[in-house]
Amino acid sequence: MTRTSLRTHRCGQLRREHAGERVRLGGWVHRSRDLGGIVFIDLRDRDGIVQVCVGPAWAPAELLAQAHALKSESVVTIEGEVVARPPQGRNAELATGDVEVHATALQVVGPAETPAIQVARAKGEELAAEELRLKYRHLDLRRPELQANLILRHRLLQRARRALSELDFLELETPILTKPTPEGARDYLVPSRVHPGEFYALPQSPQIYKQLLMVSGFDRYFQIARCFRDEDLRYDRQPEFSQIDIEGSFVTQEDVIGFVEAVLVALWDEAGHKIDRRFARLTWREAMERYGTDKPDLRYDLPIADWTSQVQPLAVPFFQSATNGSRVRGIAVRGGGTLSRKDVDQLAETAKTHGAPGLAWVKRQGEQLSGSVGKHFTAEALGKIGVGDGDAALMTVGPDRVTSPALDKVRQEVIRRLAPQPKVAHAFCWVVDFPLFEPDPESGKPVFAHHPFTSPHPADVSKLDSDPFACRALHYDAVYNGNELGSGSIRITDPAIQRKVFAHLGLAPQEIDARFGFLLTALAAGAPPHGGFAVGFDRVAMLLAGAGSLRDVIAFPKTTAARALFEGAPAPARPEDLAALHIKVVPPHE
RNA sequence: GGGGCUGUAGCUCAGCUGGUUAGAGUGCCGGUCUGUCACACCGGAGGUCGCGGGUUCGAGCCCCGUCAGCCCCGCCA
Repeated sequence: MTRTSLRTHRCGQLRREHAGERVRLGGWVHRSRDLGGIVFIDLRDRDGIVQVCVGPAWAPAELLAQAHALKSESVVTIEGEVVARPPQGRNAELATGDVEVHATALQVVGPAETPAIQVARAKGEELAAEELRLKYRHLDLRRPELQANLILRHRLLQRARRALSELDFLELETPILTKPTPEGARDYLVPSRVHPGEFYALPQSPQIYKQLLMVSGFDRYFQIARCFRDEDLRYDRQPEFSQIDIEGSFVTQEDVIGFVEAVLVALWDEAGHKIDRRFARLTWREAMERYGTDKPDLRYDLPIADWTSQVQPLAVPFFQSATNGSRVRGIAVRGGGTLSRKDVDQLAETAKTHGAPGLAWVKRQGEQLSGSVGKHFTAEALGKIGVGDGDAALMTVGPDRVTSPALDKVRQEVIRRLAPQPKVAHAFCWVVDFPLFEPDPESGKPVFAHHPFTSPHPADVSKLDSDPFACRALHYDAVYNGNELGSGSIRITDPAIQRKVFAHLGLAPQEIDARFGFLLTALAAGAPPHGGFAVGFDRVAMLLAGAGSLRDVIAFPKTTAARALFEGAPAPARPEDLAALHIKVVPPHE
């Protein structure tokens, strides 16, 4: 299978059963050990490393001289015999460690200059700085770890395609040069040469196109879709990324959830994890109440509880602000007695940086109570809130919009510090019944929490104008170990409701027609009920590869400033190119 | 847009309270070596202390600015 005109095997394929065979190999000089009269070369390719040995018993003098002069990372082809190593000479750390190749010919087909960063690393040796790894990406990608990540990524892609094809989904492609979208993320714009002053946008997602495909009757669509968003980046956010984009017709939320579960189970299986198909289910409201976040990590208990009524009689000054709209909420930490004073101070700092007024805490050791509010508590009061011997209570006060995110972060930090045994290794869940609107951070006015094609919950349509914050959306997220894997919704198919939603966004009627006329026309042309989902594929690959950032599962990623360090993008355009595009650059001013 | 951390030899790092000639490991170059697998041993070269300005008798170290990378907040329908 891997045989070519220039080689018979990959280096990493050779095993005991190949002993006695004459082989030709091609690979990179990972490392070499020159003992004078005999030279050992670790030859590497994508399958692994094999030891090539150049010794006087089988290699002529000029071959030894050649081996002596080899530079690391050069590409060589060799010819020789696979030989079983003597028992004491085996290397248990190499998959090929039972054999070595006695080379009788060697050719440097791709000489390498001394590499800027090392590919072969000794145990415990640090990686080069990420800046250099990105600059010399062709070298960094030679590292077995990154090769393994990208190979896994390939397998996951193939598996997703197979799983969806088996569910009768069609892989259909949609344009990369599209139309700017209002709201949402900033678009990447592409100027039109033939239409001066006009621009395409790169898609933030193929959302509208996949809906049009449903209107056209394709019934089940998927695509491994490249998406582009011009926003600030994080370790898990790249400006261009891939989604497993899915849409189906004549479906309810339950159908879509079924499709996505099938895909996720297949992907985890591909990575060697057998997971249970019945994912937990919780409403957005439950998630916020118990975990303070819409992407809870259900590997651990440690729920957030409302202790307002239990704590009120204790007259704790810190909780005095627990009045209208505010609640005292906290976490009973089993075994929290082992948290040091420093731990607790840092947890309080975490709470503060996420908006809470601070963190009140009590530790219980037998009848002994300690902590910032320890003197106000009794063992009995602690018992009521589930804090036993050796436990601790961490709590804060305020409106939910303050306490939820703060306690979410505190909970995560407690988990990190105490490192409790997880209940399960893979905790999937569905978060459903998201609100349709969320308050605008500045004005407090209701703004759409999702994209404007998300259908309101049928039971809540009557409250659209009277009580918008009580309206639920037919929107659902898939969550895994505290990570959002993706989200989806049932779409609006009634053009009148769709128009109303656009109007809610503040779009004037003529603007609606200019921007979304094609969608509204399509919805009025006979639209089946439809809905779908998008899985953040890069993030899935990162989690399954155990990688620390998206950059380690993308061959050519951007930096957090959206630069490509290897080829140097973006870069100034030539004046004649700008002229052809009818563009004039105005330098930024202070 | 805001905050934090980092930037010293090709690479990874040390460099004390501001004080003589800026060090180590590794890589690289040369040499010895026939069973190594992070080979070993001997010798050598290698520095715009990110960049610019300032304070000081004197700055790798202090101050201001700036660039780059990473992390966080905002942002990401």
